[in-house]
Amino acid sequence: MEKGWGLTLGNSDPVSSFFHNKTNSTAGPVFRLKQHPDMLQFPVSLAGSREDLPGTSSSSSPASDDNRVAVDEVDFFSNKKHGVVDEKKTGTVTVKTETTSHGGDGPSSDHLDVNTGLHLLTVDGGKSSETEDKREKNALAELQAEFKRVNVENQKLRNMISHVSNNYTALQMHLVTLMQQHRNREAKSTQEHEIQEVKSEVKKDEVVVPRQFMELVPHSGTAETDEMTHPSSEERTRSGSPPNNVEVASKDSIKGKNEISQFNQEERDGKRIDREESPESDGWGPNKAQKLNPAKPIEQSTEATMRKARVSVRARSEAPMISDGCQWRKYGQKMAKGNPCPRAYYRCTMAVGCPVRKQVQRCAEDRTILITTYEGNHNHPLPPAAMAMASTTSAAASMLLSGSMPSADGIMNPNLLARTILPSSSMATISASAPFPTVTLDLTQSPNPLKFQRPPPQFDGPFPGQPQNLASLSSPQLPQAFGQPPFNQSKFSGLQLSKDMGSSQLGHPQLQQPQLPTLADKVSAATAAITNDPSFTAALAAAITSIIGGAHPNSSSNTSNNDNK
DNA sequence: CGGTTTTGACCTGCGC
DNA sequence: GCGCAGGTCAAAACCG
Repeated sequence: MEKGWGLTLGNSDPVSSFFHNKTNSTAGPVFRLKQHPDMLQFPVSLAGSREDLPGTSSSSSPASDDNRVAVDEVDFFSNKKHGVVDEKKTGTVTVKTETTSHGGDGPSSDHLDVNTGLHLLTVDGGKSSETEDKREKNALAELQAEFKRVNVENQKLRNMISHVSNNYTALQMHLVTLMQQHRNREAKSTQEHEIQEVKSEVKKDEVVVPRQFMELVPHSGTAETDEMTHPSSEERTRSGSPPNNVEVASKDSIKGKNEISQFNQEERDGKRIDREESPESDGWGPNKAQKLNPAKPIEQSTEATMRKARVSVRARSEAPMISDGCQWRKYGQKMAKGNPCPRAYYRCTMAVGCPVRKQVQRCAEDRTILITTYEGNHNHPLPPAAMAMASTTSAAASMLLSGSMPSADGIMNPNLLARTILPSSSMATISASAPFPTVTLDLTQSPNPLKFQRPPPQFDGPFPGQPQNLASLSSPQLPQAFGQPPFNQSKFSGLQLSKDMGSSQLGHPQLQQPQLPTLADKVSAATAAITNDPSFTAALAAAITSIIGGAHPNSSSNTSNNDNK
């Protein structure tokens, strides 16, 4: 899991590259690091580094030092004798010790560096090449350990950030929705009834919406609202706002949070969930998983909830099934009424308990159109190829869950959704009439790749400025957050192929060919473009700030969850 | 031999 | 309560 994240995350790259440099040319880079400890100084990293780094923490840590040293140098052991003492001291102090050691033992002095390397080496750096080398090596070992720590911390932070971003997005959507509904309600009520009645209705509506929202953002500390919203349990289930599920999708990483937050929802869901859950430990997992894994009610319920949100992708493809970078196992086929083409049911087999399922069916009207419907979030890392699609799908689902539900009646701001999900010309529509809230992405219309760069400023809602933020946030977050572990990604198998690739990819279900600009690629481009959106950056910064501040209960919960993992 | 696909039966929800 | 449709299960067949 973590690996996946690392890859996904932007940080990882710089880190890795940085690391490589060190290894290649030990001396130069290493010293730099020491000189500029700030680079690594995230609060997190510091804490982590100390814990892990034997030298820094304990004066008597010869053993720990040995471990590190082992990587490159045998000599260290002998040398370290002295070093131990120095290590206790801070970087500045160490410098002094080093000099002393030089006088006494000569070569041995170098070893002390293990700890000192972090801060002091810079001072002494120039004196002896041998010492420097050793120091560098030690420093490398330390840096590596630190990097690991930092990476772990980064992952945690990212998870938190993603979660916060999702919550933020959901909130914005809800706000917009509420505003709209509010207006609509007032207008209607005015016409139909007296002013008083109208007011009461408005209140009701408000209550309902927030509730959904709350569900969506259970962790976000919106609990207060939650209480208020509870009144109508029926609407929740009905409207199918199992909200977050999709967002949570990023589940893998975020799983814990979702589980907790969604726990309540699950209880509401009722029969269907029970049925699935009771037999299955993981809920949606394949039979094997079900049998093997004893039930964890929370997780199950969460997944079940998640299932409800669906993302349907319409794409032209000659192939029987679109490859989306995931592995699927067909578990059923059924003739659907009104469609001569059978509907196939697939489960994700990339992970044992992966709850993601998809349905594949050809459009009765136009059999060249392949309709792929994704349900649930992946609980495992996805291949890069699948990420783009997954993130897009997740965004669509999150939008659906967070914003569309309130107006269960019909389509809500399709334009917004379309822009959010696919900045390209693709059509995105929401269907609340279906048993489960469903977002349909119509990729049968040739998208304009060029349009990806940025969604137009226009917005249907009351707040012209915000929607974009939402849009920008929604898609990017998912990819980051989920890197994989989270869950969501799976949703999109279908997008990619459309015309060009369809048949060719069949043979290689998992691999997506970078050669042709597939929809997935386009989606990726769109995601990248969105990420660049200043509003998104600002939101992200705010989220990070809040997280670092440690204010949010949510963040804390997230962190804890991550830690557990 | 293990994994996947096929396919009929079963279960559930919904509308009448 | 009944029938229909959607969705899932699971044994058998198939494939590499």
